[in-house]
Amino acid sequence: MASELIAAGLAERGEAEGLSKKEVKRLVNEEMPDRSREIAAAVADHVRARHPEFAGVEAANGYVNISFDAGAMATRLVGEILSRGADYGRGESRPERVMVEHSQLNTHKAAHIGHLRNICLGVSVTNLLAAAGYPTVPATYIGDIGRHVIQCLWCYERFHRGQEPSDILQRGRWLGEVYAEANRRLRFRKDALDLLKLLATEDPVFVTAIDRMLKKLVHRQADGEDVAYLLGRTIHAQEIKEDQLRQDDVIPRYWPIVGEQLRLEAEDLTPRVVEEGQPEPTTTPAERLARWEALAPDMDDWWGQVVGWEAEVKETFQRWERKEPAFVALWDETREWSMVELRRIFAELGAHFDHWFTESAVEEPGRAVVQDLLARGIAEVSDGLPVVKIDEKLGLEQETYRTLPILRSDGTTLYATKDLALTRQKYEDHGIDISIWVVDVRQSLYFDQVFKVLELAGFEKAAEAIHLGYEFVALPEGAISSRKGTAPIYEDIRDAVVGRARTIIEEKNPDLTGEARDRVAWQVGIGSLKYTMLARDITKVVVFDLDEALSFDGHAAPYIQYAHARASRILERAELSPDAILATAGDLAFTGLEPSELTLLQHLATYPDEIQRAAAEYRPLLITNYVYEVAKAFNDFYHACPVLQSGEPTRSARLALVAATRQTLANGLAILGIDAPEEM
RNA sequence: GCGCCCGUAGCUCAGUGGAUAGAGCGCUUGCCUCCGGAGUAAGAGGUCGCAGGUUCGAGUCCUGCCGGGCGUACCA
Repeated sequence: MASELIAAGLAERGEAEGLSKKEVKRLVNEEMPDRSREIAAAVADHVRARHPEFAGVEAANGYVNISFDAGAMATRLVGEILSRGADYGRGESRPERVMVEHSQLNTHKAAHIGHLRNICLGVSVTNLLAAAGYPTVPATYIGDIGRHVIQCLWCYERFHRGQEPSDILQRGRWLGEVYAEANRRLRFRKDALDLLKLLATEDPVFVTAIDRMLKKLVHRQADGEDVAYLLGRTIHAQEIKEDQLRQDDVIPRYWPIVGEQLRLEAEDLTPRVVEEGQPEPTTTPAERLARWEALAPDMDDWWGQVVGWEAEVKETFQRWERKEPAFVALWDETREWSMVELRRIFAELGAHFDHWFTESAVEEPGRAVVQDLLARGIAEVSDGLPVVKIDEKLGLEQETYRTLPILRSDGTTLYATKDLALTRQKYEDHGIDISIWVVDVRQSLYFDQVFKVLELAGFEKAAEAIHLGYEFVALPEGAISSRKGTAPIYEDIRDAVVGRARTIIEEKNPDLTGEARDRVAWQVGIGSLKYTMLARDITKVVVFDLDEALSFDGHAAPYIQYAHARASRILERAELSPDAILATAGDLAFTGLEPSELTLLQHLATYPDEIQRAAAEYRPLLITNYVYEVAKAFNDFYHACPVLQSGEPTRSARLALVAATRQTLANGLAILGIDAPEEM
């Protein structure tokens, strides 16, 4: 508005004549700040004259600030919060039923820190949508079949039959360990060759020592051509391929020689200078030695067996495909061991589901979808397996959706086989309008593919499917790998966090004991864990650091819980029931409000809007920020304004404000799935 | 190569096109005879990756670069 007025003014005065557009604009910009202030002042005068109901109208720096009668607003707001209680912030009912699929845990595999982010997000997004007014249908999708299950059961039958712990509660976790071992066995050759490749690429000392090492290898009757091959590959920093080796045990013979060299390098403490043009090493000599050592004990025994094991796993897969009764029975039994554990984890974290989908249940429907796609020419067999060449089908020039394999060449099912069927089922069998998948962002291309294939097959609803992709959880030392068994297990982290909370309670609140102390330790520990998972945008990678998770100071759940506990304590000491406070809410006298009271009231007032916005954006983060702001505003108020010692009518008004704050904090925390303790 | 994401204080992160860019951690200095100190007051700390553009106004939107992460046909 100001710019138009200024431009008009310039033209009127003839000052813009003969000037270029740019020069006019410069003149306009120069006048801008002053003009804005003038206009703001004029608007303020105008409003003040005509609207006496506003408590104040002021022009400031080009803005018009309008203030209201805070006391009246406060009475109305606090009354509304107290009367609506747990429903304060809840939006008007909406017609669309929303399914939220999340917490896709696997049986036969341990739940780790990475899964925790998914569960926390899924639970809070579900709560958020419900609070915004949508009927929600939470669902989970359990990975109870697939390669990981087959590998686990192969390893169990082959090496551990009858060794399972007698405690049924421990068996799920134990199975996860068996799975990790299966991976170590099956990946053994690859892990060894990967290390040799790494040494060739980033360890110049190792490469210079290659002649000496290979001379030793020759002494151990190694095949001449293999030695030459190793030499060439190492010098040129290339991958060693096992099918290029003539003598199958040449690597086991070579291994001790490699180890001697790595030990020498690890013991040499003189700092190494990276030469110009050489890649920066990603590992230290000690780490490289550790990787060698991890493989060394099993080298002689395992190396020769890996090929046979792989064949056994394939056969195990076929036993599943044939539905061999003994094998299916074993699957069923072990599956239940894991399910016991999964149900407990869900209960601990407050994840409830209306539907439990399982991969095993959609294998056959998935096969039917594949047959249908093949029959209709949407899918084709390429390189021996059914795929959908999506870009080609859509006539896209640029690679976009690429190609989706929908069944393995040996006829076993893939994740895609099952998701194709499940996606249809969700809409067709469960009467939902909106469907959300809470899954790691690394699978976004995959979901685009699945949805697009269904669209190609004429299933139009697939176009509206929402993949809520969040960034993954990494560790300070790098990516999580459940295959290597390096991922921190959920239960260990939980125990650490709850244990720490308990220690702090014992130190800070020795009066709290017994069952109450244990309960609060749980609420604070788990709450803190959830908060760290949620208080980061889903577009950001979380680097999980246990020390940080164990820190309960500052911007963290306990800060908010503490504010809630403080508020609870004040109300308790006032010896007024919630009903009694509510009864007074109609005629509270908020007079002479302190700045901290105003700030607190303003925060409380925005809660319903925060819910709507957070729900529209699927962002629990906004609620974590919000409850923190409220807790902060409450603490300011707490320090600035005495409640119990104040005289009437301030005392009653402030008590009601404390009650309203407590309610709002509890409601916000509930959306995050975090408990609000009365004491801590 | 192509696609997606990230880049804001020493570190970890907020920031809805709008006023002087904010928190926490860490560091420095204060506050418990007072409703619970898991708290609180203050201080130091910023070329919002770089360069253009749109706009009265850009950390925010657009384009191009730079740096990092992830994905990219029989893993899930």
